[in-house]
Amino acid sequence: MEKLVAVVGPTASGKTDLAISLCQKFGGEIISVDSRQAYKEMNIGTGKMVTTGASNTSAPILQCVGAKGDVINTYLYDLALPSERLNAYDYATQAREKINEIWSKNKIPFLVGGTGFYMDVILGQRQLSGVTADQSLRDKLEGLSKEELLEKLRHLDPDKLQTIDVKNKYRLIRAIEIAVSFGHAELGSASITKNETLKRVQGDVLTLSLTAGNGFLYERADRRVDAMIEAGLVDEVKRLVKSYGWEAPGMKTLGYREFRLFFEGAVSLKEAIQKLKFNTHAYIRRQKTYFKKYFADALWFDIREPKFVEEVNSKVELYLA
RNA sequence: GCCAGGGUAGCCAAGGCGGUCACGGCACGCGUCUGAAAAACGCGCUAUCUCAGUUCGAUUCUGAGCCCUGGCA
Repeated sequence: MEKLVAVVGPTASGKTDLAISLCQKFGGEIISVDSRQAYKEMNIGTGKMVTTGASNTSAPILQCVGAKGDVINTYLYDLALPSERLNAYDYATQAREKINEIWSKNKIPFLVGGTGFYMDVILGQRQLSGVTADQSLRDKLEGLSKEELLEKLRHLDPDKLQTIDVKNKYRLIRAIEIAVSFGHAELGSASITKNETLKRVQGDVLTLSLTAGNGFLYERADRRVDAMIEAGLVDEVKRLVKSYGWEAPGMKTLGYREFRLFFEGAVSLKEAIQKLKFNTHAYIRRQKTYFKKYFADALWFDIREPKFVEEVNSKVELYLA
């Protein structure tokens, strides 16, 4: 059976560095599982650690560069423009292709990233409904109040009301979208189609989950934000706003949206940076919650443990033997 | 030193003609998640500067003290 290693963990837990050294050691290549690094031109704020490697083919190969200068082929960066919308299904489909490609080269795919939902879908731990997004329907529903959406859903799929988060507009809209696609609807949007759902990956999966105390992670994340500023994040944001505007899907990203008020003159740069740090903390918390629940079976490591890298190495070695 | 304003949770902050109180926001903590996921959403969070007075009852009224912020010297 083919083997695959997944590395998850919150922002600033050191996933990429760890993955690079593991790939170096065990002959792996990285598949990024990160909904934001998938955006072109968003480099500093999403923390891509890349260079463009030499390639004989037309498409350049992206490579992650580790602390020790190791360079590892990396896939699924730069999939879309900031103006485009990503979705878990398409992402997972492409990831599956890359997994197969890497296997066919007799290498080990390392899925690394902090977007837990995408990781779940790629691994097939979570089944999607098979109903594609219908942007025009969404736009239409967006204009309705939560109460009106609830009322619609009550008509279309009364059972769903039991389990849905009724205060969450996005969820309400999606539930209606699914119900509509199953045919019971005068809303009837013909554009909705269905896809296969992704089954569990055909392979043996080792999942490593990195963690640490909140305070420890916050400090590391804060330092990373400072480094991003140092590296020219503000200019990157300025450039992107000019090309795509604040409403572009990509610009909703942590590390970009926080600068809107600054550019509009409402807050100082210092305040914007502090806000970004706080939002990053909140994001770290959410990620930890997600991984705790949906990756409970993973091999967990506290990155503060002095021997954590050794332990990871021996676990992976054992697994690949 | 004088004048004015003010001290409400870790921070910012609303209010109350005295009723056993206490709006918000941020931070922080916890959680939800089935094609928007760095998104979206939910829950939680030990507060009225000190002392005295008036009163059945003070966070609110009175006095003193301490501290802070402006302005004048």
